[in-house]
Amino acid sequence: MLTKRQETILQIVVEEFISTAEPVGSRNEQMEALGFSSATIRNEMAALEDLGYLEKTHTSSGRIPSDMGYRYYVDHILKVNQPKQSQFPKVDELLGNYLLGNEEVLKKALETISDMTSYTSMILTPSDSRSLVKKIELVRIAPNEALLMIITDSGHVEKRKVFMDGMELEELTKVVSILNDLLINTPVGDIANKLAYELNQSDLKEYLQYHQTLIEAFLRAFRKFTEQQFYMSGQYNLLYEPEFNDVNQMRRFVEAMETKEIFRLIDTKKTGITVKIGRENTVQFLENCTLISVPYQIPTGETGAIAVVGPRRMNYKRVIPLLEYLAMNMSDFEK
Amino acid sequence: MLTKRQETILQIVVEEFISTAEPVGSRNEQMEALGFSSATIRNEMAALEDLGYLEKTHTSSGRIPSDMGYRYYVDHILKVNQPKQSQFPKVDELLGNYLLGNEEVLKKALETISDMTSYTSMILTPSDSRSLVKKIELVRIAPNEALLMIITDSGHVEKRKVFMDGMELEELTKVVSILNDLLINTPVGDIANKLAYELNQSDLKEYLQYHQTLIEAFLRAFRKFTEQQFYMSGQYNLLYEPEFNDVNQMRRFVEAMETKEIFRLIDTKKTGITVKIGRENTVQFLENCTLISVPYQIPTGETGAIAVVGPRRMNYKRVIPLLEYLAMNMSDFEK
DNA sequence: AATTAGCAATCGAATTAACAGAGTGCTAAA
DNA sequence: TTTAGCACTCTGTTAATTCGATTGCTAATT
Repeated sequence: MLTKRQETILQIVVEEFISTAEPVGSRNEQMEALGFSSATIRNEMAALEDLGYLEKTHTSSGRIPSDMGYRYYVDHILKVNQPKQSQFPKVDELLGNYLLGNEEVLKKALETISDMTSYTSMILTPSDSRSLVKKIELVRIAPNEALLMIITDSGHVEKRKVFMDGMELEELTKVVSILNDLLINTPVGDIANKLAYELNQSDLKEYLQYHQTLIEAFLRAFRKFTEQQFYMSGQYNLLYEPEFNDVNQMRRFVEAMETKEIFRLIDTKKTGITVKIGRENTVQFLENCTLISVPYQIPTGETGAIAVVGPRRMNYKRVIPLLEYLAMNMSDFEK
Repeated sequence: MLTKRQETILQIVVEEFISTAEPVGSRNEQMEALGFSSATIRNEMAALEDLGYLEKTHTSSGRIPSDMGYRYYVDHILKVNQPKQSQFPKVDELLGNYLLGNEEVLKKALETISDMTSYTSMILTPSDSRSLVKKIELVRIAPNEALLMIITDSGHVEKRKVFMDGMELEELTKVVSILNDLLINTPVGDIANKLAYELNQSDLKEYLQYHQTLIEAFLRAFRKFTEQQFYMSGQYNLLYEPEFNDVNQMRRFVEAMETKEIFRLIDTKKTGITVKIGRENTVQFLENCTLISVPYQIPTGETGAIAVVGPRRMNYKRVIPLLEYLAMNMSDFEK
């Protein structure tokens, strides 16, 4: 357990390093302000290093926080004040604005976050698989083509083109009408099973089997509903941080971002805020970064998450409350 | 006008530089293979430099091509063989594959191009404004919400959520039915005008004005059709080229890519292939790059374009035929 | 007239040396 | 327990040196 003084010193090292990106020495201004001599500070810093909270970049450099140091800072020093309502008016404004249609709300929200933090923000949307089918519709769009659409109560629409080689429109319409009767108000996630069942059991069997291609297009469209979407904003804000002053590291990072590898690291189940610092992320391209994520839930019970990636030397004080506030308020609004 | 020998020397400089990224000296292997002494080559190279086709990176370095040198190479040395049918089986396979639904075909095509070239590929889709409205539909998705959808003959669907505060569904349905009668088979691009006209003139005036919010949601959705979409793939392949070995240049480039600035530089009207080399692109972040673009046309007459960005030191011999082939075959397939 | 050999001159890139500056650890005194 | 003092360590920068690649030019050769 750290003494009060050690905590203070750790805090100074972390916060100084966050703001300057330079190792912090025992003669640092904030340290002097504590009222002890630099020698005392030196002793304490050496102790903190032995305990694993601080590191040196070389034998005679100042100290920087280790992953463990940041961890202690986040867990014990940052008193996470319960975010007050309307602490972030920009966010309120954003989430209040339903006019934008949902995908756009999300994108806007991301932009706001990355602007406010100057880090990278991401969202992993909940799967739409618990939404209910509200209508299946077929619209003829050309002499020989029709568009098959599926609409859910969440306002999500998927579509497929269907080519009617030889087949009559009335015929197809009939199939679609059967599908409607069968599937309305079924959760999208259950469709595949329900349909498979019907195709085996019911009187429709003969009839529907006859329309293989249509059914297939249909199922493929359904699969889309269950996919989680992800969006990012300010993807490359991080490149301006001094820890990315190396060409190869930059390449590795950009590459990882482009392949969206990072989304695999976000847990949408674990409730509450998750802070993964440096090597805690297990993947190499994030070893100098911190990933903060917060899950949120939509009325169907499906979960998504918002996340921010920044340098390990991130402004935790600002980012953590912001994310908590967001997650608190996101769950109000349906995807 | 260049002599035959000068052309050959220019060609060697360009192609050597393309493959090694190193300035080419007079003792270069390919040069020696010409059968002249290095002194002769030196004289010719000095002449080519005076004419503006070659440059030195410093007084005693080998030569690299100038923008003008690349230009001459592309215009006069590369004999652009008319691409033969089925020269690129991968592309054939791709464009033949209608199953994927259109947006996905495009994305796949882009991936293929960036894989084949290891540069960045982009597509700017044609506007959908000449497509005809095939149906306007309202689906209730919750007690108090409905989804307004517009479907065109190109298979494009736009949607908006509408909140029915107090309003009855039948009432809305009636409005939608009027809109349908009015607008079916109208090109999306003409909707705004047509509707404005009707709102002023017809008997519907009173009736429709009453439903302001619906009409607005509707018009906003329509505007979406006319927007061109753009997609990119392999955005950051270029970062691995040696010309991007500088952190700041990398940042500038990535930034420019993220803001999609680059799309403003693509002309979808000018027919045939366009090759913009280095400074010909007028924007600074492309001064070391070449942008090649080819427009294509969909049946409605609207035009889009495919483009590739690579280092100025790009493999023109491979990329140009590929793009020409693609554009030739794209116009077959509707957006 | 065209080509070539030969050579001094130029510049970059890599290596080494020298040095100031920032910071530490330790010892001994307060 | 704290502090003053000092030798020591390591970085980063600048300057000097060397090495190699390549050129431009002159004079000789074909």
